[in-house]
Amino acid sequence: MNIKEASEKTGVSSAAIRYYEKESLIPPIDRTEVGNRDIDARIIRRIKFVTQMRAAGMSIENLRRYIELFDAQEDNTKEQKALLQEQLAVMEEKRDDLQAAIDHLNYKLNHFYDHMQETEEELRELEKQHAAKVERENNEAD
Amino acid sequence: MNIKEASEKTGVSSAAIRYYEKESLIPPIDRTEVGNRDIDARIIRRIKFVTQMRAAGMSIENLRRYIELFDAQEDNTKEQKALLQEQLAVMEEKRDDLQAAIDHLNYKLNHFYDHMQETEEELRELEKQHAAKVERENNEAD
DNA sequence: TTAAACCTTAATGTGTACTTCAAGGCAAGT
DNA sequence: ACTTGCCTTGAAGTACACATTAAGGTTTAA
Repeated sequence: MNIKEASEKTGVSSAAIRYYEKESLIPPIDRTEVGNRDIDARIIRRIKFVTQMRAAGMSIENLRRYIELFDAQEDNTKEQKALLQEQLAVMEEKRDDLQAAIDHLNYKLNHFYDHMQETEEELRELEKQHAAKVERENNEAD
Repeated sequence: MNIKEASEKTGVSSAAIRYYEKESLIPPIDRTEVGNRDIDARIIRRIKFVTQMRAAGMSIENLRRYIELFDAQEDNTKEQKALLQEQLAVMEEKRDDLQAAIDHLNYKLNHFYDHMQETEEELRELEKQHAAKVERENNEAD
């Protein structure tokens, strides 16, 4: 499969695929006799994984560190698990931040009748959310 | 309250607060006689709102459009509701993308024993997730 | 009165994650 | 022979969201 087909299959631009290879987010890609990239299912999977993590807000640099560790020959099981769990925690916090913002907008939508954007209700709601977050963080710290 | 105190109270840098004012994400801030910003609770609330939406991945430009519409005198109720709902949809999709990535990493963590990063199981898992997403999108289109 | 610690604006710099451009090669069709 | 359409690399350009710097003003405290 050439790079254009791979691009169509993954929804990632050809330039971005080259960029990912250069940045070692995906392994070195095999070449044909004339030097063109020949992309197989394994590379496609890796591109899709990169896409999914990028969509989740993981930076290129963190993604590279992450992948480097996983691709290394040595048995890094412990560090790998720790890294996975760290990344999971980051993503769960992001998800919760998103959910808080969603809740906020839903609150606005449900209290639309009173031209609400700076009402006391909203203030209390925001502070309630903040207090809840602080409490969650305190619980985590235990 | 001067800009430094506001910065400490919100966790947003002074430069960022000035930037937000310039970009009309927050209303024009009152000045003291000598021209320094004098920030009150209302502005603090607006800064916190901006922070929350930024954390949820909303761009400055969309946030400005959004806020402009809400601050306008005319009764834009319909457009405002539509805008709110649109933004909610975007954020819910983001949240779901994040959840998918979380699921993926959890899957990795749970199947750690077999050096899993490119197994057939993982491939099937990714495709399952993709199929589920496609189905969700089809349902939305109804 | 001089330094410290705030503040102002305007301009310029920075990091990220690509995209686009320039210059060229290869292979097929007309 | 030439256009079309793919590919290559390296360099330069772009958009976003600020951060930093420059040049200056005010207030307080030694």
